[in-house]
Amino acid sequence: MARKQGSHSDITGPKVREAALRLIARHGYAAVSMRQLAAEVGVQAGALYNYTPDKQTLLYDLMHDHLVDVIESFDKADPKSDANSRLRAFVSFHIRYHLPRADAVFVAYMELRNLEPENFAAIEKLRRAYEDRLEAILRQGEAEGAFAMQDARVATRAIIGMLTGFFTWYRQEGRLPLEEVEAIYWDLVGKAVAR
Amino acid sequence: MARKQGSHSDITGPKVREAALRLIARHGYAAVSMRQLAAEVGVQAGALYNYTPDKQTLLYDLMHDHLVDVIESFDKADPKSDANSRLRAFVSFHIRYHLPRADAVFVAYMELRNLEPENFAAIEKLRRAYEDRLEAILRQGEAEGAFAMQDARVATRAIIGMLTGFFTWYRQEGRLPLEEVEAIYWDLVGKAVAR
DNA sequence: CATCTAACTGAACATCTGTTCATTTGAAAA
DNA sequence: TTTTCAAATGAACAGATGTTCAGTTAGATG
Repeated sequence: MARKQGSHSDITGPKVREAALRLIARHGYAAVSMRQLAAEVGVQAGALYNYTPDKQTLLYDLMHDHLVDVIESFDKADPKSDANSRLRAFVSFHIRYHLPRADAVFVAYMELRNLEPENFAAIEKLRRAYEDRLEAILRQGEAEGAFAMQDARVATRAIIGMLTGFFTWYRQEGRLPLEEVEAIYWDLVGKAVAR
Repeated sequence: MARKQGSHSDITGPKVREAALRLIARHGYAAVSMRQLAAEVGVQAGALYNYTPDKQTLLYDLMHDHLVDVIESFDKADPKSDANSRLRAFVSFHIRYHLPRADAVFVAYMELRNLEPENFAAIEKLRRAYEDRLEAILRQGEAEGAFAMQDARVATRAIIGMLTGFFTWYRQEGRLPLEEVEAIYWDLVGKAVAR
C-alpha cells in the first residue's frame, strides 16, 4: 500500500530537520518562521505539517533526539574502568561527539527558554542524566582516592560549562587541530580535579 | 525650560531597561514584543519610542552598557600584583559581580545572534576585551613561573565558560552559599592552571 | 492663574505569524 | 493504461508584529 520508494517524505523529512537545526542555531527558534524554514527546504509552509504537528513539537523533537543520542553514545564510549580513564574518555567523547554536531548542541543549549513547561521538564531530565554520568565519574574518583574536589556537583557543572563553552568559539578559531584542543582540555580538567 | 523634577522619564526610562532585561532574559529577544514590554512597564507601546529609537537599539544598548560596566568594574577590582592574586581576584570578581546581574549576563551571552552585524561586531569587541584581561593574567602567571598550561588562549576560554556556565544554574540551586561556591571555583581554576 | 511642553495615548499602517484544508500533482501499483 | 494516494500547493484565517504620529494630559513654570 504505502509507497516506500520514490516517496519524497524520506528525503524531505531529514531536510526539514537539518534546515531547522541550521536556521534555529543561527537565528533562534522565535526568529525563524515556518515560511523561512519551508523556503530553506524548498517547499511551501503547509507541507511542513506533514513532518511535525506544530513548530513547538519540531523544536522539542530536535532537542530530545539529540540528547538521547548523546547519552546512548556516551554509554557506549564509557570504558567503565578506573575513574581517571573514564574522565579522560568523557572529555574526549564530549569534544569529539559534539564538534560535528555544533548546530544541535547550540539548539539544545540555547533554546530551553522556548520550550513549553512539560517539554522543558522532559529535556531538563535528559540534560541532567548526561551530567549525572560525569558526576558519577567524579565521585568514583573521590572514592578511589584519585580525585579531590570540594564539591562534586559544582565541579560537574563547571566542567560541563568549560567543555560546552568550547563550541561557542571553536568554529571560528580553527587555529588548533582538534587533537590539540582535546589535549589542552584534558590537561585543564585532569588537573582541576586531581588530588 | 526642560522639566527636571516631576518628569516621568527618569522613572520610566530605567523601568523600560529593567523590564526589557527581565523579559528578554526570560523569553528571548525575538519572543518579546514591544507591546509585552510596554505592558510590563505600565505604558502603551508607542511610549517606548521615547526611550529607544527601535527594538534593536534597545537590545544593543542593554548589552553594551552591561559589558562596559563589567570591564570598568574589573579594572577597579584588579589588584595588579602577582598573577596568582590577580587570578583569584578575577574569579571572585566574576562570580560576585555577575550574580546580582543574572539577567544582564544572560542577555549579553544569549542574544548575540539577534544583533545586526555592526552591533554584533561592537559587542564582540567588548566581550573580547574582558577575556583579554583574563588571558593577560594567565600569561603573566606563565612568565612568573606560577602557572603552567598548554595554551593560554584556550585556557582563557575554558575558564570563562566554566564561570559563565555557573549562572545558568546557580539561581535554582541555592544549596550553597555564595562564599562556598566562590571557594569551590577558585579551587578548580587555581589547580587547573597550576604548575 | 494661564501657559507650556514632556510624556503618553490610541488608532492606524503594512506586513508577518502559525496553522488549516480543499485541491492538485505525479509516480508507483495494479 | 488506469487507478491510487502520499506529498505538496496555495489561498485563507485571525491575530500579532514594529513603528509612526496627530492628539490628549497633567504637572511644573512664569
